[in-house]
Parts: sequence; C-alpha cells; structure tokens
Amino acid sequence: MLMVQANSAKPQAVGAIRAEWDGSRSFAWQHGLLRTFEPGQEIYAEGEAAGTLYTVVRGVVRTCRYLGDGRRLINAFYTAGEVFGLESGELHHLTAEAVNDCAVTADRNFLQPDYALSDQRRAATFVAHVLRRAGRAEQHALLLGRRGATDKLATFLLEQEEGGDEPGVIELVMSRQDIADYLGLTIETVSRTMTQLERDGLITLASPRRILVTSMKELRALAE
Amino acid sequence: MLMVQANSAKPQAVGAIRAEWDGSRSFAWQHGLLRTFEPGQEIYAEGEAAGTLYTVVRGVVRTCRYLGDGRRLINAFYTAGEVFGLESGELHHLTAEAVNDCAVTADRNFLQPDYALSDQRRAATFVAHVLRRAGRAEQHALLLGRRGATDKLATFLLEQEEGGDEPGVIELVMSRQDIADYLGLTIETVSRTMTQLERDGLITLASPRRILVTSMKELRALAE
DNA sequence: CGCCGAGTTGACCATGTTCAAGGTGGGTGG
DNA sequence: CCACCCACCTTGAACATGGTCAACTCGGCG
Repeated sequence: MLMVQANSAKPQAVGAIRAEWDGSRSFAWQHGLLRTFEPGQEIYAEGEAAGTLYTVVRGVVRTCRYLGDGRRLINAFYTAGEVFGLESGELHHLTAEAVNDCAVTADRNFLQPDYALSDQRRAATFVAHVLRRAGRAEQHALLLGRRGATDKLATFLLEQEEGGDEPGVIELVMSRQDIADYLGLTIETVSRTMTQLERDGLITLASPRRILVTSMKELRALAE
Repeated sequence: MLMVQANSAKPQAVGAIRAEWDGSRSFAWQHGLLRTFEPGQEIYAEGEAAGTLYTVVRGVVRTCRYLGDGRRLINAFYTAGEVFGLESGELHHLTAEAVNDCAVTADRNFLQPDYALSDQRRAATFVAHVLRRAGRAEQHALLLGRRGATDKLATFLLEQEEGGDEPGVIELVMSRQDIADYLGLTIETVSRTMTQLERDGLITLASPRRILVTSMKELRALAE
C-alpha cells in the first residue's frame, strides 16, 4: 500500500516513484513516502528512534558517526536501489546524510516488530539485505585494517569502479573529505596518494572527481 | 531434530550439548553436531562452501582473513552462545579458527535455502543474529577508523571488560598478536601501549593476559 | 574581477613500524 | 630438582609513513 502525504522534505507523487524506478532494480518494498534531500542534508541522526526502512531512489547517501573531537567516520555509501536505516536496537547508532542531491523512499511499516517477517518472500528479501549489510561492514573493517594509504585507496577505487557504469571509469560523487573519512585518512593523504597513483601510471585524473583506471592489474595487485 | 554421527573432530553425544548449554543463554537452534577444536585449529577456511550455522558452546573463535603478504586481519571474536558462519553468498569469505580449546555445534540445515525463514519465530531469531553481526562489524570498522593506538586499545579493553564476568577485570583469551591483528596494529605497539596505560595508572597488568582496570573513567574517556 | 570552496603540494613533525635484543614463565627431560 | 627450551611478551633505537600546518592552484559564480 502506498502512503502519500505532506512531509517536511518535498514529498512527491507516487507516479514519480514508479517512474524513477523504471529501468532500475526492482524491490519488494515499492511503497513508502518519497523524500528528496540536498547535498549534506541530514536524513536521520544518531540517537533518533529507528524503525523506518529507507531505499535510495536517486543519488548517494552516507552513514557516519561523529566523534567527540569533531572527527567523522563514514561507515558506508549507499547508491540507487540499496536500503539503509535498519537497526538492531530501538535507536539509530549512525547518522545518515545526503552526499549529493538524492531521493529516498521511507517505509515506516518497519516500526511494527516482525512486519518484515510476516510474509516469507518479504522475509527472504529482508534477510538478504541485512546479510548484505553485514558483509559490507566486514569488508569495510577489513579495508580499514590495511596498513598503507595506497592499499586503502586502491581498494576503495576498485570498489567504486565495480559500482560504476563504464568499466575502467570512476565517477566519484563524494568529496576528498568523504573519502578520507571513509578510509580513516586525512584529506591531504588521499590527495597525495591519488597523485602518486597517477604518477605511477595506475590511474589518470581526468578531473578530481573523474578517474580513469589505466592499469587495472596493478591496481588490483595493490588491493591484493 | 538432532544429528549425531561420526566426525573428524571428536564428535560427542547430544547429552553433552544440552548439559553444556544449561545455565547459558538459550537458542532456537539447539540441534547439530558438537565438535571440539584445539587452539589455532581451523574450523573452516575462506573459499569453502558455506551453509552451516555454528554456535560457540565453549571457548573463543576468531574469524579472519589472510592477506597476500602474510598479514592477517581479525574480523571478530565469538564467545559462548554466539553464532557464526552465516554468509550472504555460497562461500565463506573469512576463515574461522579456534583461539583456545573450544567446542561448537554445527547445524547443516542452513544449507537449504530459506530453512531459517520457514518458521517465523526462527526467522526472527535468525534476523536478530544477522543484525547483531552487522552492528558488530560496523562497531569494529568504527574502532579501526580511530587514529591513535591508545584509543583503539582502550576501546578494545572496554569491549573485553563488558564480555567478562567480573567488572573491572579482563581475562584475555587471545594473544598479543591476535589483538594486534584485530586492531590493525603490530604486536610491539600493542605491548608498548599496554605498558603505557599501566604507567599512566589506568590499568594494572596482573599478568600479560590478566588485566585490572584501575581507572574505568579515564579508560572510557580515551575510547570517547 | 575577486571571491570562495575544493583540491593539491610542500616542509616539518608525531606516531607507529621495523629490526633486533632481552625477559619471563610454563613445560620437558636429564 | 634443576637446566634447558620455547613461545610469548617486552623494550630499545633507527626509520618510514601519515598527520599537521600552511601556502598555493583551480574552476565556478556573483
């Protein structure tokens, strides 16, 4: 059942949802309110009540935690078709923000315990998403465990290359600061390492946000 | 239904399983084969077929990945009552090994797709476990994202203190090398940082593996 | 044109790694 | 019972890597 109603962040008609979904991956939860966010805008904050399941329709969302000293650690980037906002407890323990202009659907049915499991088909999809999230988080932990900045960046770039449309071409939607906070590095180190990879002939920086992989083999070797 | 049969690693009668479980947390999957492992012994390897759900009965299990250069990254430590071995794909993408002498039950019913979801109660428990694992992995990623060795070790020690029996007392079952690989540090840095924490009066090293927290407040402050 | 945010680069410094040398304690065997 | 061994841990000194601070470039936009 579709919910359409007024909302603080530009709600849109349901037709738009279906339209945007066309040509994209399909999902079991094709209902919920469509909301759009501007770059940097907060979707929910750490500590708020959880229970809503979000699906990215357009753009990229990041989940992160702010530390006492002002530093920020980015947990994950979510792109079109991916879901986020699930929590094991009552509260969000991460903050979600829009990286660029983006649209997400919010399904509040997940406030009801076991709603997701009432139907076996829905349960299967639900579990698949949670397992995917667990795998992704473990992948990220493994990435952060790596020693060198070069290792980390190479792994990150390959990750982004996978998610992109054209093989060998990486269109970064996030800033250097975002990358730094995702890799546990500083913006300067990210920048330097990027330049170094270009000098070594592994990549070409068409622009800061557009990267061409010129030696996939060597890049993969760095990521092991 | 209980499965009891011969196995390479010391299978035991089912009575023993129930006996060991008494007084411990209860689980929806109280069936499966009990197997024991010696310190360092492999339970399953990265790349092997998945589908078995393991529950730790006694001892501690670590899941890790070995990198090309011989380095090892530890993903998690599992203690009595916790489950591991779930995968989103067909294969294990981590290796599981016994940290000390330990016993686990192996339930191969999870080879059948959607077995876990056939019953809603079982599905709920299953989802809870996967969500827990996701949360834990994200926690670990956040830990690894921290800059200082002191921050990391303080966080790790608090984590261990939580899991222990006596407040303020930490019994480490894992070696310094294990800790180093879990925190993305070297064994020397772990050792030095441990000593430094003792010099600063936050902890007392009764023995390398037995630690008394003498200033919980300051330790928490380090972990933020 | 001048501003501004994002990115790059350089010089110096702090932190953790590396390499190497001791300790320590629990086992085994003489 | 002691001597020895071995794995585990600690400590020290030199070194490498990434962080910090600061200057500079670049491109878009009022």
